[in-house]
Amino acid sequence: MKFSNQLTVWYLHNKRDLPWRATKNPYYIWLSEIILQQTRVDQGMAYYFKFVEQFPSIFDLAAASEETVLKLWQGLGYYSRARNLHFSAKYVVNELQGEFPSKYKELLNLKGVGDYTASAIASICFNEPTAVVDGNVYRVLSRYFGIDTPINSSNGIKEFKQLAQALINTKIPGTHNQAVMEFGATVCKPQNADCNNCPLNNSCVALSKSIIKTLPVKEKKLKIRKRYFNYLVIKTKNKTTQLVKREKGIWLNMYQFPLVETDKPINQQELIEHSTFNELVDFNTVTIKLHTKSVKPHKLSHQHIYTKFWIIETPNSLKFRHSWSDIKKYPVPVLIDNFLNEFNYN
DNA sequence: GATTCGTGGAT
DNA sequence: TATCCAAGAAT
Repeated sequence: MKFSNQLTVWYLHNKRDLPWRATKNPYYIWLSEIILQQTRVDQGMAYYFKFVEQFPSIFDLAAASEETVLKLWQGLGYYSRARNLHFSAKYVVNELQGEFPSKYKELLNLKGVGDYTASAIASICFNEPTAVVDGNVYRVLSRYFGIDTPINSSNGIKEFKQLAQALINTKIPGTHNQAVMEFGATVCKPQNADCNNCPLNNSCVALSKSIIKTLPVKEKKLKIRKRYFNYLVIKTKNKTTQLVKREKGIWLNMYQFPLVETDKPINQQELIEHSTFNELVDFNTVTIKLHTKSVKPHKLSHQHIYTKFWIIETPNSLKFRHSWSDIKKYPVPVLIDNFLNEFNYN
């Protein structure tokens, strides 16, 4: 209880003034928690405001199209969050009469809500004593108690959840949970932990052993896949182009130009021999220009995508019906959006 | 249980 | 430049 009390006192004096801390409305807490999954407060803040403004209630969110939701989510990444958010909004409205689930176990039934998010909503909104375990909690607990169990091992996940649950203040679980996370985010940081100003620096195991920098322990390194994209940017006299919806993998249900993907970089000759190219246009009647001067990888967490944008002018206007002036209405990945911002169609 | 889902800031 | 990794979840 000492651990919780000290952090809670610290929290009440040092917490940041964040918009979602002014409410206990489960819809808003849910929204903020989804936005903040694997995302820094600084990055997610603008999106929280956008969503609250455009969808003031869960009914508004449920009534929107997935495309609208994805468009608003554009740029934030991990787009399954947006698709699941929208799906779950419809579920709550249509199956639960708009009444948001109020128990940890029920919250887990929502797509996109796992152990962390269910615990956060249940504790903050409904005072249920379920401990959150996010990246901050792993770090704080591993250091304070000197635990070197890998946080991404199945044993580590169990061990830290159990410990966090044992530490929770059942009177004020929501405040307790947020206190540990806020402390991890602003004091017990990944790098340059501010141990001099730490309210727990007289009882921290890792500090006493000078092993702060070795904790938490994480096993395995992720492998980066290299991919080579060639986007076919159709240009016509009627200022139209062609967009296609992605149907699997990354950026699911978002839009892009017709894609030729290869396992290594290709030149124009290799491009026009590709079936995707020939199904789209007749190479005898088009002019092709390589827009991309130097190919820099678009770096994702698990892949580096090397992309060439090919500008293809065709006399055939009828086949391509996406007006260029409407192109900003479609949800697109940052890779495409960056191109749209630098490319002059005229 | 390992992999795959984005993007951008910090170092 | 390379690496880490952020209020994780689904497959």
